[in-house]
Amino acid sequence: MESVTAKSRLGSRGRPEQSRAAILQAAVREFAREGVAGARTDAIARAAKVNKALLYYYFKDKEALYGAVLEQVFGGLVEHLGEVFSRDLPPREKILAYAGAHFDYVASHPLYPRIVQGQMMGVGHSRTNHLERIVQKYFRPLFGRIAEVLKKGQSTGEFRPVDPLHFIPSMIAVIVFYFTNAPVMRLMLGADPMTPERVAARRAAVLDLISASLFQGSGKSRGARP
Amino acid sequence: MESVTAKSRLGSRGRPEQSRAAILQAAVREFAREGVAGARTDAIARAAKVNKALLYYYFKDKEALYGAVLEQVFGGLVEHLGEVFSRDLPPREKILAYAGAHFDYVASHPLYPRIVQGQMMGVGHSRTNHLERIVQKYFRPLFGRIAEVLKKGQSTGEFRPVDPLHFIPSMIAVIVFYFTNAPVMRLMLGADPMTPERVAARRAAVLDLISASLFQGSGKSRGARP
DNA sequence: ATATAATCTAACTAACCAGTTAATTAATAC
DNA sequence: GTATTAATTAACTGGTTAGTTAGATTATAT
Repeated sequence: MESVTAKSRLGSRGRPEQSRAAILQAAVREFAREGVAGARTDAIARAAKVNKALLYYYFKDKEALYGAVLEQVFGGLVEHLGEVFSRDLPPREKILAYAGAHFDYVASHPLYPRIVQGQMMGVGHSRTNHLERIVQKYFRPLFGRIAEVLKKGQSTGEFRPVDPLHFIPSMIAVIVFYFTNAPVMRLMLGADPMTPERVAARRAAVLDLISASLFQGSGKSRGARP
Repeated sequence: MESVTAKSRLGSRGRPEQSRAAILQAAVREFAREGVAGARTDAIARAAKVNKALLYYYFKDKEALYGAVLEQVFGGLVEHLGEVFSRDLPPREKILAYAGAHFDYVASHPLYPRIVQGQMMGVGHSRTNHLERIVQKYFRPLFGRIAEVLKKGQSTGEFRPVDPLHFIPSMIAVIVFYFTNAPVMRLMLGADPMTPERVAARRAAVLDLISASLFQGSGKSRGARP
C-alpha cells in the first residue's frame, strides 16, 4: 500500500507551480498578442524560460492551455466583480460601481480584453467549446446579476425602461472598447492611450455615458454643465 | 511603336476581374472566420474555385491579400457613410442618420466587423502597417466629420458636452459590438441573433442609447413610455 | 495563321510548428 | 545511500502551409 503523505510532493525538482504559473502568464501574453492561431508554443516556452515539452507536461495541448488562460481571465473578472454585487447599494450606485469595477479590472490587465474579444468573436471555433463553457459559467450569472439591478432601478422609476438584453452588452462594449482597440486609440491620439491620466479620462467618459443613457433625470452626474 | 488599345486586354482567358473578385470574396470569408493567422490560402483558393497560384498572381502574398480585403471593407463603409454626411440635416438627425447607416452597413455585411475588429486589435502586428494606413485614410476623416456634427449640436445646446474623442469610439463600440460578438449573442439568446426582427430590435436599442446619452432633453425618442 | 501577352494550373519545395520521445536531474522515503 | 518518482530537457518527427516553378491555355493583334 502507498505510504501516502496526502500532499505527495515526491521527487519534485525546481518549483513546479512556479513553472506552471510562468507558462500560463507567458501564454496570456502570446495569445493576447497573436491570437489563438497566431500563438506559437515555442514562443510561449521561450518567454516562460522553460522547455517546450514542459507545456505538454502541464497542459494536454495548445487548446487546453488556451482554455486555462481563459479560465484565468474570466475567473479573475468575476472574482473581482463579485465583491461589488455583494455590497448593499441603491441601483444607481450599484450600476456605477459595477461599471467602474469592470473598467478598472480591464484597465489593470490590459492584455485580457484582447483575449476575451478573440474568444467572443469565436475565431477558430475550436472543437473544444470554450465559448459555451465561458458563457454558462461566467457570463450568464454576471448577466443575471446586472439584470436584477436594472429591474430594481426600473421599478422605482429611476432607470429608463431599457431592455437588459441590449443594454448590458452595450455597457460592456463601451467599457471594453478602449482597451481592445488600444492600437487604434494610440494612432488616433498620437500618444500612449494607457497613461493613468488618459485611462482616468476614459473612465469618466464611460461612466458619464452609462449614467446619461440609463438614469432618468439625466441632467445629473458628470460633465454636463448645470 | 505599340498599337496601344489603351485598355489592353490582350490574351485574356476566362474572366480575370471575376476571378480576382472571387478570390477577394473568399478571402473576406476566410479572414473573418479564422483571423489573419488562422486563414489558410488553400482554403481561400478552394472557396474561390481557383488554383492557389492564382492568389499569388493577383496578390503579392497573404499579407497583401489581407490588405486588399481591408480596403474593400473600409472603402465600402466610408462610401456608404459618405452619402449621409453630404445630406443637409440638423445635428440630431445627422448623428442618428450616421449611426443608423453605420449599423445598417455592418448588419448587411456581417463578416466585416470581425475583420475590422481583428485589425483594430492589431493582432499579429504585421510589418506591413495596414493599421496606420487605415486610420489615416478612413478613420481620421470619418472621425472629423462626426466630430463636426457633435460640435455643431453642442453649440446650439441641444447636445450634452461630451468629448468627441471618447464619445465617437463609444458610439462605434455600441454599433458594432452585437455583430463582432454574434457567437456570444447566439448563446445568450439561445437563438439566431441575425434574424431581421432581432437585428431591428438591436438597431432600436442602439439608437435609443445614443439619443439618451447625447441629446439634452433626454425624455424624447424611442422606448421610453410617455 | 501565328506571335504575343494575359490568364490559369499541376506539382513541387522549403520552412514552420504542434506535439513526442527518451533520457536526465533532483527531492524525498525507506 | 539508494530506490522511487516528480520535474525538466535536448533532440527529433511528421503533418501542414505559404509561396514557387515551369508550363499550358486562350483571346487578341497583325
